[in-house]
Amino acid sequence: MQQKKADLANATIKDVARAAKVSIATVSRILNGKDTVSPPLVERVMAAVEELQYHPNAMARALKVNESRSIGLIIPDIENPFFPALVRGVEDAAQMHHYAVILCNTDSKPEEEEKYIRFLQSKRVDGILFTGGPRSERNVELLSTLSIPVVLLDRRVGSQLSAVITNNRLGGFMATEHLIKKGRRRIAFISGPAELSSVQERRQGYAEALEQYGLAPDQDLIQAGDFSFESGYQAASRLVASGQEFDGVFAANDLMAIGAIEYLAAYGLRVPAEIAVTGYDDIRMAGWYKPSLTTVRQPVYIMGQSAVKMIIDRITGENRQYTEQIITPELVVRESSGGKEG
Amino acid sequence: MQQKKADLANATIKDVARAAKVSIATVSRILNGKDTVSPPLVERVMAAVEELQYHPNAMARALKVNESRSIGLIIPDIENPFFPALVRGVEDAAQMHHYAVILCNTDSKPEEEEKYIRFLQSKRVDGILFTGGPRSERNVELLSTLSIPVVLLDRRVGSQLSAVITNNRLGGFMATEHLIKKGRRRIAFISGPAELSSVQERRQGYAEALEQYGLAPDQDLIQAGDFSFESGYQAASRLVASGQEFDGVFAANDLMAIGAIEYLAAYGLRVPAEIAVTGYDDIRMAGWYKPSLTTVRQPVYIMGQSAVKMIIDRITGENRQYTEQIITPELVVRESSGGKEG
DNA sequence: TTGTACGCGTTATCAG
DNA sequence: CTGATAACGCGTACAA
Repeated sequence: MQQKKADLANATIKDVARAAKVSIATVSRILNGKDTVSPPLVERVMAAVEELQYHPNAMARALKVNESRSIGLIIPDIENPFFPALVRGVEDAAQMHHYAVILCNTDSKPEEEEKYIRFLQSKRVDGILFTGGPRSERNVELLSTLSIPVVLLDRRVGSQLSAVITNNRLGGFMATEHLIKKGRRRIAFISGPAELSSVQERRQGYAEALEQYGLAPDQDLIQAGDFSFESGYQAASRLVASGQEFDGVFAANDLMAIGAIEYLAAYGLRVPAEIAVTGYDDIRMAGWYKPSLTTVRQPVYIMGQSAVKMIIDRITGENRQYTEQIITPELVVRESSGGKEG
Repeated sequence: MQQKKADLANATIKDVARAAKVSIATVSRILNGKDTVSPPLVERVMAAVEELQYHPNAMARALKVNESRSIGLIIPDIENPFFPALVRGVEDAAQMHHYAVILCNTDSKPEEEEKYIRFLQSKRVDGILFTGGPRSERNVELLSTLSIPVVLLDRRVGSQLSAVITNNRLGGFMATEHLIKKGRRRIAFISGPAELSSVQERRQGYAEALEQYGLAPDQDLIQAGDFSFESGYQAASRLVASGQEFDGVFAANDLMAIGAIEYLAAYGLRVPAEIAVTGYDDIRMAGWYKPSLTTVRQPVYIMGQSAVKMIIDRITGENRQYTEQIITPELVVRESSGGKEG
């Protein structure tokens, strides 16, 4: 009853060795292509592997060579339309290098972030890709104390951790400048969580554009949101309720832009005729929404890919230094800013 | 140089034992709360754990107890808006039980599916959640030969594998019946990949509704799509080009419904005035699209959760039998079918 | 070229 | 209640 466990359980290297009448060292060598082995033995071993449906136990290998061939991917929420493409970029690149990716959703809660970091540490992942929420400084610090490669995604946080980000200042500038060139003079900004570097930089670009074109900044035209559809809707309602005149809105992401447009439409203001709107991200829905959304496209899939390349370079030791990759965003002009008809 | 590796590398149970001046067995017992240990020892050990920032090596544990505490999640594409909520449901439930989820995107390619199955097998995941593409029978067979728990998601495939699905026949019936009740008589069906059980069942529900209300089925009103926006657009164009009269369209998913509406609008046909449209899934965009989409909601998040519960029951041996959980979908009436105004 | 034997970090069995 | 110690499956010096 103890022998011949063949069928159900997974075959081990020992089973293969026995079946091929060689030592386990030989099997290992053949499978890993290390030393050279005589053809006849290779043949016997390969036959046994096939026969027993042998698949090396990655856990055992991981323990031995001290690399799990897996990376952790921590994000706020896969249901946020910004992330699927990012995740896909990460997963594709990881799989190409035979790494598994462990997905973690934190809802931007610091406690969840920390929990996942510990979890991944226990799992001994070879690297962590981290997109933190607005209050993640402590966790970024925590990450930097770990002896494990980390790449920050879409966030720059004061530290010596590598990062893949887009040029948000430029993006904010382009969106605002576009509105100005469309003849808008009173441009509101619907912000995201103010703690995020990406948001700060977009706002900075917004301010720079106003200044460069001689437009007066106005604190009352800036409303905070949290990247959700709802918050965009609310921000627009506050803007309207405040009694401020405005003819343009730059929202820090597409979801809020859509939320804002929904409110404006419900209120009876026509977009873009009366109010021109631009978003940020270029999520898939942006092209299908009515009016289609003028926005700043971030090459999200590529960001995911790059982050993986970067972290694998760190893991394999090909580049141990701090690196920051800055990707350039692109303005996509559609209807919501009056772009297509104007 | 060989001692005191404390700082950089991860501390091991041995380090803790040494620091606390106890045996590793004692450390293990305390950490796992197995036997009872005297308070003073507990204290010393806990102090050492804290001091050394000890986190158990999950790989070693996995090797020993033969459970990796991870499950594989194989889906076609996280960028398809149907999946994020599903994935989120899976991830949340998995994390609650301390399982990691390894995400795999196959683009519905059988080769990719197989590659990932092998990959996960090597990783010795404790279970696999599988949503296959149209040509996945062979891979489902492969899965059933593995000695690892599997739960099929959103697909029923002739086999003895457990599954979590929705009642697609009912969903198809509800969507079609709704159109009929709205006064439509010539209702087209834009199908998904015909090999999928979900698609066959939706089509069956569509046919049953027609029959029950005494409407004649018409092969020419059925067009195949592949669940993509593009294919919905194309299907609508073929429908129009065929010269067939039709006043309603039931699309097998929301993306195709939106694609179809886009074509109809471009062609000059008004939705819902001239043609009423219903989709399927109730993706997030369905509520924001103009016209907002009447559709059949699938409780996707819950499906993901259920699948995890099911597979954990299998893993822990609480339920080794074949189980099929059928979730009931729900009709959501919005503008695209004329529901809101009429 | 091939085989023997040790150790990776755990858990669990068996003595004491 | 506590401590040696044998596995788990694999890779790799070292020996032959």
